[in-house]
Order: sequence, then structure tokens, then C-alpha cells
Amino acid sequence: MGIQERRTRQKENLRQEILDAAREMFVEEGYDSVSMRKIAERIEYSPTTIYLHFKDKADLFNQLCEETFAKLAERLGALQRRHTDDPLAYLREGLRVYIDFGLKHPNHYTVAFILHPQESCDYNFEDSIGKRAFDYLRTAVMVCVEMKKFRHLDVDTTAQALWAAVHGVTALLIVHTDFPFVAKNRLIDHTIDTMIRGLQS
Amino acid sequence: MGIQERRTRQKENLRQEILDAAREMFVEEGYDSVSMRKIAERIEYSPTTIYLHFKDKADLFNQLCEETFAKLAERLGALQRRHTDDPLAYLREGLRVYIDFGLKHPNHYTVAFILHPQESCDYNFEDSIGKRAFDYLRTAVMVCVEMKKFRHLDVDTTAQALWAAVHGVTALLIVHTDFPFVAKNRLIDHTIDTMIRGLQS
DNA sequence: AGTTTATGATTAACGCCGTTAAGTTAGCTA
DNA sequence: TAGCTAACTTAACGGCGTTAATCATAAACT
Repeated sequence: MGIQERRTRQKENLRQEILDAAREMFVEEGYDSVSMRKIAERIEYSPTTIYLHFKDKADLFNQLCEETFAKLAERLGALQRRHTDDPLAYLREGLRVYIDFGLKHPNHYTVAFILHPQESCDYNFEDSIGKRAFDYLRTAVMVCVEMKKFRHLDVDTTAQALWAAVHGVTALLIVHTDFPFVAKNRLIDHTIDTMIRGLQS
Repeated sequence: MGIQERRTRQKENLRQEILDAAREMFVEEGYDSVSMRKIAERIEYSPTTIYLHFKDKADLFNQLCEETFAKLAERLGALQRRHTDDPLAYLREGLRVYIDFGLKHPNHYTVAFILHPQESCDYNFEDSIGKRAFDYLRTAVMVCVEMKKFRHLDVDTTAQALWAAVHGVTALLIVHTDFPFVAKNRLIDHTIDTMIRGLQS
């Protein structure tokens, strides 16, 4: 029965090779500049081979999105494990981690969060890793509310408002490079501080 | 001397016709789906004619962006004229106007604020209408600080943080249609409230 | 062992796209 | 009326995502 296994293993390898090439090129050149043909050339296969592993370009890049979500979720998980005591500090640092992650991987962030729904992909949020990442934020907020660090407020609404705020900073800093922003860290800290302060009793 | 004038007037007319067609199509179909060829077909000219009026596709759409900025700026100006008394209410409503504007014209907002720098265009923020729109926000914040509605804080940083927050909500609501957001107005109000509350003394 | 079958991969093509270079035409100028 | 100029078009280049048809080869079956 090892033959079938080797086959699927090889197929899986090529699949991963495509993802790796696509990710690398995409990180370097941005979404639009990376074509299926270029990816194919890089991995030394014909363009059509990619379609044996991914439905279309949108599908391929959505898989990369999921990988991005996964990395972010992982980072937030690690943070959570370090921070059992102070829920407010944990939330604050989590928001920072989110923004830093975006600024460190701007092209990934762009695909996953700014452009996101490459149309026609049967993407379901409920089963996605993106949901897992968001849940870290949600529970962080919940704990803050439960421990009376925040005034009484709706957990979902608050989590989403916080996401909006950090997404806003991240997206603006990535996209509007021509805008005369104040120092990055200043802006980031001020945004986070203001939101958290606004949520406290 | 009327001949030259009529010529340039006609040329200007065509230019406006292109802009109108492009805007209309773009609002209907989104950025990527609108091609130079389709625009040309709509106005019943050959595709190359467009290039007599605009450097390239990015240029054309950036002009539309400026128009979008202008409309937003105009709306904010009207608001300012109605609101000489309560600076905090003015700021709050201004933020709401921004978000509503984005949600009402999602495709415009997408080009102007989410995708924005169609590469290779020699766009200069300092001379743009976008700056004018942003200045409304800046001065609104300044007034709030001067009238002690806010605690002592940096005007630029605060204005940018507020922009980040409202951009965040707007962009998320437009782009992440698959996310299970709470009711729109609830999220919008909560985000604005939280930020403003965080800025108060 | 020879034949069929399945599977991975390719070639060729379709119909788009943005953009440029060369050509045409209509109307003003001298 | 001849020449020039500006508006506009035709034709083409190179690239794109994607599909249909084809090929090669290794596995399975008789």
C-alpha cells in the first residue's frame, strides 16, 4: 500500500512547492505582479500544472491567506500562554502584535486583510483559521469585561471595534505611503491607548 | 479666437465624458472589472483615445479618487458650517459622515482609500484634495483640544488615530463581507464612542 | 507479458488585458 | 489650394487567467 502513499506524498510536495514559490514571489512583488505563469516558471512546471492543485489564482492566494492567519494565531497563542495574570496588558500587547505582524509582512497582510475576498472562492469564515485568530481577541475582551477592567459593554461589538482600530492603523500605514504620518510607533500606541482608555470604567 | 476655445472645450467635454463613464462603470462593477477597452466602448471611441486625456489607467482612476475626495471634503465643509457651537458633536458627526460616505460609495472608497496608490502615478498628497478633507478632521481635533473637550494631546497623532479608526470600520465592513459583524450602526457608534471617550479628560 | 486504465503533466489555444507605434482623416492656416 | 496640425483609429505587442485536448508513463488487470 506504500505506492499510493508515495504518490499522494509527491503530489503534496509539489503543492507545497507551489505555495512556497507563490508566497515568496508575492512577498517580494505584491499581489498583482505575480502571475500564474511566473509561478510556474519559477518551479519549472507548466502553468497548467498549478491548476491540478488549486482551483484558480484566487484559490491559491486564499490558501496563503490561511497560512498567514495561522501564523498570526500562533503568535497570539504564544502571547496568551505568557500572560495569565494581567488581562489588560495581554490585550494591549495582542493588539500590538497584530499591527507589528501586518507591518512586518505587508504583502501577506494586504492579501489576507486588505484585499481579502478574492471573489468566487467558496471561503467559509466559520471554519477558517481567521476565526481562531479573532477568537483570541474576543476572549481577551471577555476576560477584561469579566474582571471589571472594562465597563459593562458588549463583547462582540467591542472586539470588532478593536479589530477595526488596529486594522485601520495597519492598513493606512501599509497603503498610504505618501501620507505624512507622525512616527509609526507614536501613532500605533496612541490608537491602542485611546481605544483601551475609552473602554475602561 | 473662438475656434481654439471651442476646440479645448470639446476636448474638455470628452475628458469629462470619459470620467463620467469610468466612474459609473466602476461604481457598478468594481475596479478590476473595468477595462480601458470597456470604457472606450461605452463612450463609443477607440481605446487609444483615452490615452490622449489620461496617462494610463492608474491616472484615470486617480482623477476619480480626487473627485471622491472632493465630494467628501464638500460634505464635511457643509457639516462644519452647520456646527459652530459644539466642537465635540461636530467631530463625532464628521466621523460618522466619513464612514457613511464610504459605505454608500464602496467602490469609490475602495479605489481612493483601500487600494489607493495605483503605482507609478506622480501623486502628491500635499497638493491633493485628500489633504483638504483630512484637514477638516485635524482642525476639528484642534478645536476640541483648545476648548478643553479633550485632554492635552498631540493634534496630528490624534487626528491620524481617529482616521485610522474610522477607516478601519469602513474598510472592514466593505471588504470582509463574510465576517459575522454585529449590526453595522452598533459597530460604527461603538468605535466612534470609544475613541472619543478615550480622548476626553 | 501484453493490454487497459488512470494520472501527472504538457501544448495549444481562446479571449481578455494595458499600452504603443504607425497611419488616417478632417479642418484650420497661410 | 497646399500644407499642417490635432483628433482619432487600426494594428499590433506582449502579457494575462484559464480551458480543452493531448501525451507519456507508471499501475492494475487478464
